[in-house]
Amino acid sequence: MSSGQPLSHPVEPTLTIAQVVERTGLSHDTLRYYEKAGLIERVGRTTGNQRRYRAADLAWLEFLIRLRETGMPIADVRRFAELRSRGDETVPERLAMLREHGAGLRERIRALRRDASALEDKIDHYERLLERPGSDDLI
Amino acid sequence: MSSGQPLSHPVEPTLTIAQVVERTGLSHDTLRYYEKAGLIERVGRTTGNQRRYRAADLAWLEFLIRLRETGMPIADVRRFAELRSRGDETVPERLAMLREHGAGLRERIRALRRDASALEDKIDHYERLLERPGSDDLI
DNA sequence: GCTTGACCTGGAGCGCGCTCCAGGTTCTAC
DNA sequence: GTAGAACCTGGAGCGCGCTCCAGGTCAAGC
Repeated sequence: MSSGQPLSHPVEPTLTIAQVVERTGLSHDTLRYYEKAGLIERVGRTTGNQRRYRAADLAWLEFLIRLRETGMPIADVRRFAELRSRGDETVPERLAMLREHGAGLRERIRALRRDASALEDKIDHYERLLERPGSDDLI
Repeated sequence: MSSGQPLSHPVEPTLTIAQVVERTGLSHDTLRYYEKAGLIERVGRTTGNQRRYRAADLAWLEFLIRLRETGMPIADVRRFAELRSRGDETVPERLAMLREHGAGLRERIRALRRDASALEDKIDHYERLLERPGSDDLI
């Protein structure tokens, strides 16, 4: 129920896919899809070919989820993952990607806040309309 | 090039679809799609069956765009549009929709800000890695 | 009157990001 | 050793939100 076959000689605790599903909120299918799509390196297997996720896999997964949740497209995440797997000489390029993504994200947040306050105004408008109806019905 | 045939007796200025494209940033196809999909009531036509958008159409379009940009699905926008077309007795329901949408939006903004600052941390990490390389490579 | 560009319609197609399926293997508990 | 749950694979399917296309009609300038 807990760890399964170790993959390397000094026993490192690993997680089954079900446990990763539980921890990340991703589905089995999404996890397999991410692997197939190259967002995750091929994760280690037991002798019976079942996935065993290591702590490093989890850490990357969690970062990847953040990238996705902030709107980075699959293709870009894959690019980032490829850079990562090529080692330290790709750090500058990865940094550039993150900076660009961060800038876009901050911009989106600003836009959302503007929209949110416009929405509040509309809500206020509706509330006034409810209190004294029939006054105007612009929207 | 400017206004086209009026639709009602006291001449109200109207916009061609090209002018609406320019003002809203939506494409011709998207505008027609929104109409087909019921997000916009059938807009007035010239005798030659060409669309002419009135100020009220524009105002609704701009609000609709805000709803879409803040992530409201097409189906919900259609629902809202239907309520709108049923008149003032649907104001409470519309208000409820907007309040719920606003709450979700604020929650999303909060999450994005958390993610954005986690992203900054990761960027800092990469910057340190660039300054004194080889120290660690967790992500 | 003719040309050219803007506009119309219905319907097919597409990119994204999963999600589901069939058919098989493996693991766990008894 | 066996039942049942968990896992595997390749590939098809799907929901969303457009976007494109074919085959026309309409409008404005010369």
